[in-house]
Amino acid sequence: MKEISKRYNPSETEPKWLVFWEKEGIYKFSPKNKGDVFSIDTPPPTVSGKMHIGHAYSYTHEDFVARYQKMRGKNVLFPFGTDDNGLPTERLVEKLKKVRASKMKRQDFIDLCNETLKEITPDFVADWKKIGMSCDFSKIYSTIDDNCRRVSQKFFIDLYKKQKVYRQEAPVVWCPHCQTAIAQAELEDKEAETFFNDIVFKLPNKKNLVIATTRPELLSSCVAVFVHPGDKRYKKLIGQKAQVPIFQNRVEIMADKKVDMKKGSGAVMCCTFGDKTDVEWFKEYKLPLAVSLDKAGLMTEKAKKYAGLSAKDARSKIIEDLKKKNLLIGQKKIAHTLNIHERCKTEVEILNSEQWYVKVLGEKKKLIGLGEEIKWHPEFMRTRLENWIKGLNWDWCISRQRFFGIPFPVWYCAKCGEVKLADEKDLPIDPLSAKPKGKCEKCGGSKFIPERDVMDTWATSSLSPVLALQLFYKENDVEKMIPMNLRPQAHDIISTWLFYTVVRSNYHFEKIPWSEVMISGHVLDSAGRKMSKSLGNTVEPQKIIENFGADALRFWAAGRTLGQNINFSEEEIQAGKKFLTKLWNATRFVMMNINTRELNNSRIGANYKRIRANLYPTDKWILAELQELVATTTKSFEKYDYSSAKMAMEKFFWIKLADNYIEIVKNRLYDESPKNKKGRESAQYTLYSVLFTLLRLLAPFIPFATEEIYQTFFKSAKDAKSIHLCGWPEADKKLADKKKIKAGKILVEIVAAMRKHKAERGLSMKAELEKVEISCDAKTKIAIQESIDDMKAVGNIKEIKFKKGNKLAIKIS
RNA sequence: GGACAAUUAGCUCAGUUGGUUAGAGCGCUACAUUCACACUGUAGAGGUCACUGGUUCGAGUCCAGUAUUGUCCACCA
Repeated sequence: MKEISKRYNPSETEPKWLVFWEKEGIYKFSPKNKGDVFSIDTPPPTVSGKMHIGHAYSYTHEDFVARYQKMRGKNVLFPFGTDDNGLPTERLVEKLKKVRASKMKRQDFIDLCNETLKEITPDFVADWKKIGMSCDFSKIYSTIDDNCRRVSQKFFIDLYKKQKVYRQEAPVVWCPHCQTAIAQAELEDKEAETFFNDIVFKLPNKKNLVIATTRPELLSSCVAVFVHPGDKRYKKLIGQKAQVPIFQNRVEIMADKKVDMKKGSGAVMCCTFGDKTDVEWFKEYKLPLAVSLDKAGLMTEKAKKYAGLSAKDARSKIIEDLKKKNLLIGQKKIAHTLNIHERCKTEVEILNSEQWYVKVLGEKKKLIGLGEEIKWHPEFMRTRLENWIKGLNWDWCISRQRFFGIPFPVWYCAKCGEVKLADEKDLPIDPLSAKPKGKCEKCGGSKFIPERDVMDTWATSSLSPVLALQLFYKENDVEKMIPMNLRPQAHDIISTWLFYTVVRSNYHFEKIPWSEVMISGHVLDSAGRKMSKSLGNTVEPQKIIENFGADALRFWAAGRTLGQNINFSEEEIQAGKKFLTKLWNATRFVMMNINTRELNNSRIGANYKRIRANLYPTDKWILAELQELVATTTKSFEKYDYSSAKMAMEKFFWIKLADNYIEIVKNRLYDESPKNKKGRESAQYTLYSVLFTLLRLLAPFIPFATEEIYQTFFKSAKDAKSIHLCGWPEADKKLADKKKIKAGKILVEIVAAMRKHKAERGLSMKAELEKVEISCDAKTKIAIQESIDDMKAVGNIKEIKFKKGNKLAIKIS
């Protein structure tokens, strides 16, 4: 026989119920299950070895919604997948296996990536199970698996056929460290100090033209000098040629309004390419291309004697040489912001290269409109998407000069360069090992060159609705299921994952991908700073679960309104654990008094006959409060406002139920005399049904503890096999009673007054009171007189007297 | 420079459409108690709701402006 512990022990119960849920298939999804489908486009986490606290925060929010909808009777599609291709995975494998992809054979590296993923993915996914995610883990997608490769390639071909994707040689943002093109969304800012150098260009009349630049190493790719058309200093020079120092070539002086007259000397060199403005001028004025940096960030032959140097070394060397020739006439220290690659923190360059792009610039208006069709939680997050779209400068570059990713299903005709697409039947394919069928459709050539580039990881994860739906639906049925109901995610990837998914859905299906989105905030440290390894302020959710349990972690995560960041606080998690213990003990107490059986009976409440008794007025009060709780929490959940649902439940349970109602009816529960039979039965029925209702309301937040309590105390052979299959409580209109709630309030006020009286005098709470005099109006008197016996009992009061009065007043002697 | 958000008790935060005395948790102080729970109970101290104006019978809540903080974007010659 098992003793029922005074403490709730999560480390014992949580693993037990994880196994149970999986074995019983509690969260299994099938399109044939009962209920309307509620589909969630779960974010596939990037495989990184371990789940971090930010994941735990954001994913539990999704799980609250999924569990709530399931209890409401919806057929919840809550899939799971991992994002494990592209640069992030390459970098992880390089780190774990201490290799450099660029120094290995392509296929060897790809094999190593696949092997490593096989090793680490199971443990990684286990972390998601441990926090209590109610996903159907029986089918999981991985963005590098065969089906995802096939889907990704298929939809690439769809884009190509719809002329929404194109290949072009053009300036593109380039990471010299990763040696690949990257997208605008992958940039980060970095503050840096540098010098503004005043450099002399000679004019034909031997006079000096001073230009100011932070990047003298790009002198060799200077193709023009620009001045403002209204700048009186330079007006006469427009159209003339200036001589580039050191390299001696002559470039035209041109006028453009983009030049800031006040900045530097008011004359600026245009290098192909130093920055975005250079690119714009290059295009607008059809300037020549002069490449002085290569793909690894080293100077090219164009830089003559500086060739082979890194950009940084070339800069100092050129400055030195300019000084010697007296062509550097000033240096000013300035702070400015550089763009760096978010994955490796390297300063990016702009290079001319051939890349695949998805068209977005021409679709801005349409995309903003789609953003408006989606319902956002919280509303203000929509503005972030809108601002991002408005500020876009480049089409979406999806090709990466990397190895571990999904290949483009494309060859090029060796003769004419025409694109040759793979046959849809043959997908997934790798053009490096497969051969295309047939001849070039343009020139009839039969020799083809395979595309070596792979797609960016977002090019696949932006298809997540399709990838998720395909786990459970036939390919032809997928489109019918779009829009999905909900996309939950954190706010940092609105400009990537959210945006790209909208782009793809627009092109492939001409509709929004989901009808609603729910955006979570971030976890900061206890001082409100970002968590980072370098600050040493990170928190491991695995340790929190070990020490406090997943339920306590989830309860903490429910405590902040949607979209807000949360500061990590161990005290708050502790508070969650206290709540579980309190809930456990309250149930233990109730069950002890419901059934005369010994407490070592492991299913004590299961024998309780659930017959509605004739309810006492005090009992009607707490039941009325409960109906209100059901109504408000339901409303909150419908708005994804789980934090106010949590607060309402906490307040109800701790203050109304435990501190007041239970204390008030204790005496009725203890008294087993025949005279009290009805009073006892009424209290028993009330407590049983209040707790069972509350348990179901709490189940989305604390799925383990509620399951343990349900299985230990409530479940009989006839009942559902899990609390999570018990359904969401409905508010009972017959029990909702505003008058009783008002009376209850006064009841609590009277109890508080008595407690205060005793506390002030240092008396025991059990101390006897001679007389309590209540002044109130006639209506109030009727309302509270009903509960007079309960009142007397809880306060140990000999006599209660009523007096007429307009305002409620309590006199104690 | 632009957009968005935040500013309420010592700390972390709630506060629905304007409506009596602004709430909770943690922390603090005093007391109680082994009768579900010390991971407890009761009581107490603690607030000019960032600031300045305005609308209103009435503003933490609505409007305008200011300040501070955070996030994203722009700037990068």
